[in-house]
Amino acid sequence: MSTDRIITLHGEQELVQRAGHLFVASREEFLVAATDLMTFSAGVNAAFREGKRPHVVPGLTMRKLYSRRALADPESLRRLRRIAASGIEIRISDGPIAREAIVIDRRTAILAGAPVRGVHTYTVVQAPEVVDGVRSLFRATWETATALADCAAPPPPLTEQARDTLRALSAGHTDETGARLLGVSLRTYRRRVADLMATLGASSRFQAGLLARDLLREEVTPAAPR
Amino acid sequence: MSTDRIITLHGEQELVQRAGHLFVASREEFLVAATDLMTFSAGVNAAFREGKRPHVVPGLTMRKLYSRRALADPESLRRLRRIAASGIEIRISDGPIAREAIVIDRRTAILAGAPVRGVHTYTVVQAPEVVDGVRSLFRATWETATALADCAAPPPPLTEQARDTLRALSAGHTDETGARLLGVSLRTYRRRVADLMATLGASSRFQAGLLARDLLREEVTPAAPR
DNA sequence: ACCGATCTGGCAGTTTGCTGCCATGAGCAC
DNA sequence: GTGCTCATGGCAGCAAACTGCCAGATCGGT
Repeated sequence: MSTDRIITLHGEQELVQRAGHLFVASREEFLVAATDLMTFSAGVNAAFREGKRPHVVPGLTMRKLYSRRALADPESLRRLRRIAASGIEIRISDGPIAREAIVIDRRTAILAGAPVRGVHTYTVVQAPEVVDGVRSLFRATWETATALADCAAPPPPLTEQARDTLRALSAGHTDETGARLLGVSLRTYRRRVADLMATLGASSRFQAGLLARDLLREEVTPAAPR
Repeated sequence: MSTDRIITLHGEQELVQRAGHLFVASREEFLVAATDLMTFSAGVNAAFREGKRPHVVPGLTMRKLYSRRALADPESLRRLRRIAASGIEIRISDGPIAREAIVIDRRTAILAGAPVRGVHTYTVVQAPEVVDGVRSLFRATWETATALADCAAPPPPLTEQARDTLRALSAGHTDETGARLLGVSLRTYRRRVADLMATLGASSRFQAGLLARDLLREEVTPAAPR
């Protein structure tokens, strides 16, 4: 194995700067396996936040695999839901994540390295036998993992008020019209919209629509066991 | 059959005024069978538009069954998609709709009557044998019908630009942030958002999020034949 | 090269959405 | 009865979103 095909990056910023272009260039497959949303995954988050992330192209498979630690708290779950609603497939593995990694287009693997002086390291490998091994491990774990929708606790049922609000929003009405239809003042309607968005964990109305759609779908067709 | 259990309503306004409360009170099941989105269904639309429609409660089944005529033009399809995205199950029957009707809570059937002097009539029936018959017919046709997502022509694939826009919106960013991430001006970003919304057929960002979620879902898991 | 179509970006005016503030009323417990 | 909590509605200030307009840049065809 040629050593010039292995690079070690120190810290998230170096990851972003030296591997971010790989993220952007990804066209077939972008896989992430991480224990939770914070540690290894923080490197991916940092890159994404700076716009270094795959274009959403037809044919690109984007999958994220986490351990149950990712469901540890409500905010993490809300984040996972937001990620899922934006079109990324998410599964949760019952066991630990044996190898935290990012696999890009079947050609590059970025592995979690040992922290050096408290700084995360990332090992970038392009040796086919390593990449294939990591990818196979991902696939095997993926196949036994459970879709997020099937293993996360269902969100608390919406109140009737929230549902009426959801319905008015779903119809594409302005707030003024929605308020009138529900027979409340504009201020009250907007207060309820804000409450619904907080419940959904959304920071924009578009995102709220994405999340709400998942919710509606779960009610019409409750999740079946995998 | 007692005649006082049959009422004939003339025109949509009378439907709204004298049967609208039944729509609102519906708690278990609200079924509509119509040939297309315009003729018989126009009465339901009018009631809904005036706020006379079922509350969105858990346990309420809302289903709409149409013939293929409902897919006749792109705008009808866009409307169907909006309806579906708001949580109503929609199926398309290959055959004609034998009996255009609304069935409410298994107790009331509203049937399409013959037009009188060009005015739609609606026959409201609460005789159990009639209601059961209409409902059975609905169910039988529903079982052989195809889910909207499975029979409508898939929407044209989004351009890469539209996808990037979708992704920024999905992340819940403000327009300013979205524009920066995509490397375009705010004006251009907003122009693209407006284009995406036109493509989706949405009149608000929330609604666009609902519709976009269906789109994303169709790409990750393409429709299987029923 | 020129020309036309299209896209971009800056700016401005407008509409819609967001939220704090405050007064009021309703409901509930004591 | 009183006091507290919570929800509502009106208002105001602000942010975010919407879109027209116009000038300039870009692209493709001849």
